[in-house]
Amino acid sequence: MELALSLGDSSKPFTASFIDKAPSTSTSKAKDLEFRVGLGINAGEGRGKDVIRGGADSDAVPLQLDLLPFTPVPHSKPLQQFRFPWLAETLGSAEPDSSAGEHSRGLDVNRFPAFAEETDDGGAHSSPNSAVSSFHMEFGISSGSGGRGNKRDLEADAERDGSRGSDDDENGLTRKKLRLSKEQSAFLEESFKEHSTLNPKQKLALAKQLNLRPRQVEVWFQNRRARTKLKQTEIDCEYLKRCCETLTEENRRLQKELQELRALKTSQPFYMQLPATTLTMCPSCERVATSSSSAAAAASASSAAANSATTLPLLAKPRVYPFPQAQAQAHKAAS
DNA sequence: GGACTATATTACATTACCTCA
DNA sequence: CTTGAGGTAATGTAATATAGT
Repeated sequence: MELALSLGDSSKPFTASFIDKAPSTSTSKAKDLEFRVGLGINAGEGRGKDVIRGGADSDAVPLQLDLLPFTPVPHSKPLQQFRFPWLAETLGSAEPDSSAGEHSRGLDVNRFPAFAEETDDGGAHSSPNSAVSSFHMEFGISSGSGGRGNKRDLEADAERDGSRGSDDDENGLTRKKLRLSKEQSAFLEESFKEHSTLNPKQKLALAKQLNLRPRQVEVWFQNRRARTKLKQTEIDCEYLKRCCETLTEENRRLQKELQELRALKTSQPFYMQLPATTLTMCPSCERVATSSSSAAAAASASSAAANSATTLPLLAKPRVYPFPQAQAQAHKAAS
């Protein structure tokens, strides 16, 4: 069961819910960004893909979105100055210019300009940055000629075009591997602890906060969920392995005990025909207790007989080995 | 109300890149 | 300098849910 904090109506398309609401929220973030949105919507066609397609249709007003870039962040911006966007919005303490800034490994390619969030809904933009202008131009071409108005396709195009447009990748043939900075990873990690999935608004806010593309945030959460699941699987596997070893050992011990009892039966038939009432089981601890009448005989019996007291409970009541995950889920559901 | 379509989201498998020993 | 392993960002695809017609 996942609890998610939602500040917007996630059921509505992002282009309508977020952009329309952004100015009305009157947060400093929205004002500082100063983005202007123009949506071209064909009459009678309300679907997102038609809107996103923008300049493809000659009679439609191209989607236009201008957003001033973020104010550069000082190199040594500490992590603690990051704010969870969805929390900051409600508190009004958002740092609109918060970003990862320079990365510990000095990979500027990670720094996607402030328009990043607009690529999520296929918006075009302009920026003095080289990567930005490159992206802008190529995006116009691809969205106009591709015929794929799909939001995800456009986003993917934007990703690829954005990579190609980076200064570090001039041939455009290689896939750029962007290493997230420690600060970005830590912030994403903290965010993941809050909730392992993001609604579109949270994703956009996080992307803006960390100066990443929304797609990057989305991918990071996908991979993070996969890692979590993999780790849990490993834990469960290890637990099962231990259970298996325990049961194997117990089985071996019981087999040995059975052999000894059989041997005892053949050597001392009279002793083994003692009435069953000489053995009693404690209802609370489920241990076998020997009665006074059989105490002397039990003392002379092999040590295997004593072991039976501890192994009987297993036979009487099968053990259940729930996964730690199942326990955690049960505990979570109960709480 | 059911069928169909479009879109969005997610899990999952895989690839590609980067770092380091 | 080369190489292989491990980590992880990114990609592709199928399944599923939801909304609109």
